[in-house]
Amino acid sequence: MTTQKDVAEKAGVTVTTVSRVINDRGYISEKTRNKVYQVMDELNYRPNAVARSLAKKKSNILGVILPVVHHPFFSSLLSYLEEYAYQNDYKVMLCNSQMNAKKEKEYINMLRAQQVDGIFLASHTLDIAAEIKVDLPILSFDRKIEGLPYICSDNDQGGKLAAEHLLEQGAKKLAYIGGSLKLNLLSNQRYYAFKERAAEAGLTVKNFQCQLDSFNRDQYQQLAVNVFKKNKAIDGIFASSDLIAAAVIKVAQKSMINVPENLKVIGYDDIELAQLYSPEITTIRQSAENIAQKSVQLLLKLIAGENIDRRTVLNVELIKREST
Amino acid sequence: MTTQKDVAEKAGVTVTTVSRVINDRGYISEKTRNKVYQVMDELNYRPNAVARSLAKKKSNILGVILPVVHHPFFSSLLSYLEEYAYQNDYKVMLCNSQMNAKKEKEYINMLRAQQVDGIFLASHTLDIAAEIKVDLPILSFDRKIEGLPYICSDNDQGGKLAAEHLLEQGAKKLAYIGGSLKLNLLSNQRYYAFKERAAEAGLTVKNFQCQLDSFNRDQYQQLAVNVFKKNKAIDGIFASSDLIAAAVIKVAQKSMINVPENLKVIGYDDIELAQLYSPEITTIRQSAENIAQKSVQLLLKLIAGENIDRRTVLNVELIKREST
DNA sequence: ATGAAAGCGCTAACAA
DNA sequence: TTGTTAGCGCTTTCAT
Repeated sequence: MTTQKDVAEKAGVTVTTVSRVINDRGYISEKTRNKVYQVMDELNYRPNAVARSLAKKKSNILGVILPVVHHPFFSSLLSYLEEYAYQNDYKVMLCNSQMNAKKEKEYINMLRAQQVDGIFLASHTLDIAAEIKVDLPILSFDRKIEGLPYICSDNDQGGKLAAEHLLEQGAKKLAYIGGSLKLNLLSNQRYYAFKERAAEAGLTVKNFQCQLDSFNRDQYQQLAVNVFKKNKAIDGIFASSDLIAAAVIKVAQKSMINVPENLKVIGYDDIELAQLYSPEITTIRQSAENIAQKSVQLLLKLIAGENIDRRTVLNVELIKREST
Repeated sequence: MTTQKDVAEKAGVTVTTVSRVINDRGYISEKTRNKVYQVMDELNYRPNAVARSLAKKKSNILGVILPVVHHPFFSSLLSYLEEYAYQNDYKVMLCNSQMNAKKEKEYINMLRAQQVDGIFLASHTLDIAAEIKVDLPILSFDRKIEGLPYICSDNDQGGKLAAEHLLEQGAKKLAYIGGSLKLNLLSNQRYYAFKERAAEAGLTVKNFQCQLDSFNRDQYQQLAVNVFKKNKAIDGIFASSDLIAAAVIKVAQKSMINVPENLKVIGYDDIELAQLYSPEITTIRQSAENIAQKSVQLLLKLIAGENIDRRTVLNVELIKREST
């Protein structure tokens, strides 16, 4: 392994000088600088980031904790997080908590040990890992956690838009299908807002929830089957994710219920599947790209010691497609 | 920040002793050990992984370079890579090369600088980053790169199975739709094997390729539109991924072509979408979980200095569903 | 404009 | 069984 010392010796200077040209700090003669660059090139030298982290007490690494990475929305979010991190000279260390509170806590500690400069935390555990008493900048996604700033999409507006759209399309018997409300996520607000808006129009909303260990395709479909078994009259469904919406549509079609003629379905997220599905799925779009960009920006501010709002809410919009 | 020194002082021992109990190395009295544990607890101490990496010249980090992370197959692969890495006390640093050769090279250098112990490389660039002359263990996925061991699913078998299945289902006019063959990926073999098996049955195969910057939903659909515009008679399509298969089915349905009555479609991967789509998509299953598990295992062997086969091929299987 | 030297937090000989 | 000490590769203060 080539070190600064090797470069220094070959260039006939000291490590201090090499360090200076690498970090572009202090005065260095053009001649020396060029010589050092040349030798670094010849030796294919790359500074050891570990040693540098130790000396500078800064790793330039962001930890990202997700409840699940194979979910289209989260993988898209992750992709953008990586992109924006990279643009800002940060690397991403990935943690997949799988909705396990213990694993989540372990991951937080692991990231702390790893000296990451900040953490993006999408916590989906019951036993809220609220004992998060870390001195590290942490940004929480879609969840309020005591003492931490958080970011989320405008779930309230999303629920409202979904209700208004279904009403406009003439739906009378409404249902909501989503993840467990017990998880106390901010996204639960989608349901409450939906229900409230429906109530204003004099309608009630049947509520169906997945079990805790959500994000499971089979479970979505099973749930959809149950919905139709007991409630043949439902003609408007708001699903809390496009994945669930797709499962609903699939099961409806199998039950000879036409979408959108007899049943209107609206999802949430606007993942690629929504446009790929047949019929294309109407949805409430929350932009993973915007969330990621804003999140990285907020984390960098926190890392720089600046203050940020405790709460950041990003817009959503209705994307009308074929399923309503 | 709490350091070993703090723990040592409070426990009335030296850092060596603390290090020993942490690493469970050498002789230590029960009494001392307990005292140290207790103090570590009180101080909420966690060893600094950066310092440890520097001293041990081992980071316990695996680099993962993917061409795209929001693609269902890759995100699933990533999820499992993280899981198996974690089980073996390794962390994952994520890199999203976005099919850009320059970015890919930069990432390799970055990971080297970061002192990762090994790299999982899924390279999808034209200008093959073959100048990969790194002394680090690198496992290549789905691509032969000079000097590197590689892992892939049995693409040859996959193509063969797809052809045989379509033939059995009575298809006569075959087509293949996939990513650009120019990329020189091992997955191209799916096409060659498919074509060969069709030829044995006296059939030719129309070949449609995406442009280089693949993994794009709109492009898939556009391509499918073109296929049907020019070739109304096609009755059997092998798509090189389930995502492409879904796009094909959707466009077919819009063109009033019934799947599977008039057109049989088979995909590849067996991502969740395949079972969620309507009709459910017949596919060649390559297990992301198996690939990830085997990959981590191989990388750990390489890191341990053991020899591994230059070539590791994992089984695929036909999953019959509704689209054929 | 450049160098010497201390220190980041930890591990690992070598001593005792 | 425990301590002393010298690094790991880099940054940074203080000299020169």
